[in-house]
Amino acid sequence: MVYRQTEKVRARLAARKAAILAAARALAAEQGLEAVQIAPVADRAGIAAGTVYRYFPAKTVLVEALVESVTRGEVEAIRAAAETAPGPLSSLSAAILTLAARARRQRRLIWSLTGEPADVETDSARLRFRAALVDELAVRLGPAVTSLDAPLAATTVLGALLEGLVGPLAPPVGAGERDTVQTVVLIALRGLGIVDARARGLVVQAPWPVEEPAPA
Amino acid sequence: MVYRQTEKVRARLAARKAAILAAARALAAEQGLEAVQIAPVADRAGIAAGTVYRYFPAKTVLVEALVESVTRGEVEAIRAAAETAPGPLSSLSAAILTLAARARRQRRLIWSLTGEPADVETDSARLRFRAALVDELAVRLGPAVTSLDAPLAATTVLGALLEGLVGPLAPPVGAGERDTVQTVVLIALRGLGIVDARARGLVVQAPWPVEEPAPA
DNA sequence: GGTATTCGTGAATCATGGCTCATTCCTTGT
DNA sequence: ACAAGGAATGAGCCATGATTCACGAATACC
Repeated sequence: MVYRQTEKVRARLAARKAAILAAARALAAEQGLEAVQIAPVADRAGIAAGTVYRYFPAKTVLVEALVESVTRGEVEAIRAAAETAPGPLSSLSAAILTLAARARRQRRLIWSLTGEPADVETDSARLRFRAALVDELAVRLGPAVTSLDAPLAATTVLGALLEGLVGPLAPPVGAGERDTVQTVVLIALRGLGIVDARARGLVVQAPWPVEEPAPA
Repeated sequence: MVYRQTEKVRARLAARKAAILAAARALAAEQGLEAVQIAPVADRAGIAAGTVYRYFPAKTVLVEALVESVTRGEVEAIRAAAETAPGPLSSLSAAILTLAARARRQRRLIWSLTGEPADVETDSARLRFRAALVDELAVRLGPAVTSLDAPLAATTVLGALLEGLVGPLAPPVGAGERDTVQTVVLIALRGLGIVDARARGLVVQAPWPVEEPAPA
């Protein structure tokens, strides 16, 4: 063998792969999953369309990678928030509030991965995303709320958050942002039987910043 | 002019148009909006593909008609249930319960019109469907719950119902059906601040049948 | 410099699915 | 029975967007 990948090349390839993924993410965040097409992605990453296929064997795989990357980010954020909290109730509140605030902040992206029209190929990846979020919620729900079926309740809450905050009928982002998030989270928590979370200081005074910036 | 449409022909044409719509609806209910394609619809209606275009100028229009038909049915059902109820609270409960039970019963169809992947062309029709449902809920929400922003709360509740009952993560239809609906509705009502609806007889003892059959 | 190997390219190919239209079949009214 | 349309047909046309591939450019090692 006369040719072996050197470190420099390996780094360049990795960077390019990351660039492709970043381009896909940017397009999804700006114009939805629909806009994640090979040509635009390649264009945005500064390469030719065919080159994309040297890094991802099919568009499906690219989208899956994108979804997984977002999933990882959100799940980690939820975990971090929940683990910081002192007890089961505040842990659950933290998880919900974190998800709500982050989803709101990445509205378009999250919507493109959950509610927006998309082709069937990418649907299983999207389903996994939702399932991952439900799982994270359900894990905190179990100890905190024993009177409800945790997976069902978690699914219901996820729907409430997504539709109320990132769906097309959710209020536009802008003034009163904090109130919007607060209202939806309040409905979710009350729905779970956590009454008057606000007065108990579980929500407003939480140490987990509501205005946390979106991840890279 | 030697030819003028006779009543018999007019009736046949109307029947055929209805057949096309029914075929589209059946396909959507069985396999989702994705499966509503000209060829299969025509096939199912027992006509040629080209014939569909004598009744609907474009596929978009066909889908819009389908969505509107479903919308009308659901909205009417909600209205009827809400109007039968004695007061604001029970009216709201009735609206939510009716929507929940019917959505559950037409699970695939409702999901195909709200959550499932679809092409962008048909998206505005789907959005109108959701908006119509939110409107119906918001109308009952206003008088019943003054402490919340009605549209936002209605949107949130719709999300909870859809995700908890008809989404891909909702429990499969089967045994415990009543419990599933009950749980999700309970979460929704509690979220709105209607505490312990069950004990107040607003839900279980309501005169609006939970097991109402799906419309034609 | 020479050569084996990998990388990048983008025009061409393919698949899908909506839509058109020349043709054929039916209705109508005389 | 027949002429004048309307209705139905379905084989192709067309647009979109993913995927391929033959070729030239880079890279690694001698």
